[in-house]
Amino acid sequence: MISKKAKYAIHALVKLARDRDKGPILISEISKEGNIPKKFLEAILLDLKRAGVLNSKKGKGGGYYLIKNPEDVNMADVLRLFDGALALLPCVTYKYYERCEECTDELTCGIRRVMQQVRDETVRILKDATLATVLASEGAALDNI
Amino acid sequence: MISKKAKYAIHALVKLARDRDKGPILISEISKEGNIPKKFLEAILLDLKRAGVLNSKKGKGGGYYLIKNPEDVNMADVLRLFDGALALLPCVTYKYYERCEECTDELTCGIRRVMQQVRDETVRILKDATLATVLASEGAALDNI
DNA sequence: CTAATAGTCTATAATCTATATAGACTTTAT
DNA sequence: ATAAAGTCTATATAGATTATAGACTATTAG
Repeated sequence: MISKKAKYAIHALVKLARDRDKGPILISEISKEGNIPKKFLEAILLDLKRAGVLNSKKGKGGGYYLIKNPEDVNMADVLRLFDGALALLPCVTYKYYERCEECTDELTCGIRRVMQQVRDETVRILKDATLATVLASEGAALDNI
Repeated sequence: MISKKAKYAIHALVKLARDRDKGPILISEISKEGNIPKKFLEAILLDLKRAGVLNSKKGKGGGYYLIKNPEDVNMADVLRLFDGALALLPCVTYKYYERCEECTDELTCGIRRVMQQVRDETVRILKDATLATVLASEGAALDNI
């Protein structure tokens, strides 16, 4: 399971991508629309700003807005930003690598091999899932109702 | 990331599968070999016994042993037993389903669609990974050294 | 220039869960 | 009978997640 932080972040990003021609969006609007605790959301949006995904404007008429292209923001990066590694085991991660104490020989470890497959597929799918593709798939789904 | 509990469980199971013609294996042996805290391991093995994967024998010459065929014990089931759902979001799980507060319409939610793909692939790979296939892949890896 | 708006920062509270341990108890083989 | 080995109940601990409060800063409009 991903953290609520990551989930809130994704929902906020999708909204900001959807409304990106409406100028800055208020934290409170995102918070209300998504039932996301406002103060918690503030911290999340700040993280996304520091990561260079969003920018903000203070004062009246202010709010948050996307500064990356929706095609360039993918779920893998967002999840990594908030939850760290995507892999199921520390010995299969790239940036968060840690040897497993229980493992005698990493090279032959069959468990590792399986978890590596899972990671590879997960990363592939999440890299492909950008704000643009997510929005597009929502549009496509609406057409089928 | 999976919990240590689940990781310990998998390592213990792989060992028990590997040594399944050697009669009951001591908790302490599994614990030492895998650097797994003994008392913690006890609880894990009990869970696996209750789940019908292992059985145990008390007294001298006792220990734990596999009672399922190695082909019939897969990683998906083991992970579910210890960590619950495999999916990244509660709205994409089968047994642990919970609606997401942030989501306006689950049917069109693009985030959900992506997470469902990840879940499907994850489950597919983990279902295919049984104690038998894991052991076989270790053997194959050893041959290549 | 000032009042209202809206994001920023620091600190901390409240839960929750994962991990680990202790010790008394029960069963079994010899 | 005794030693070996798993079983059970309770609890400690630590760390992470989730959430909140309140003072501070920047911006806009009039």
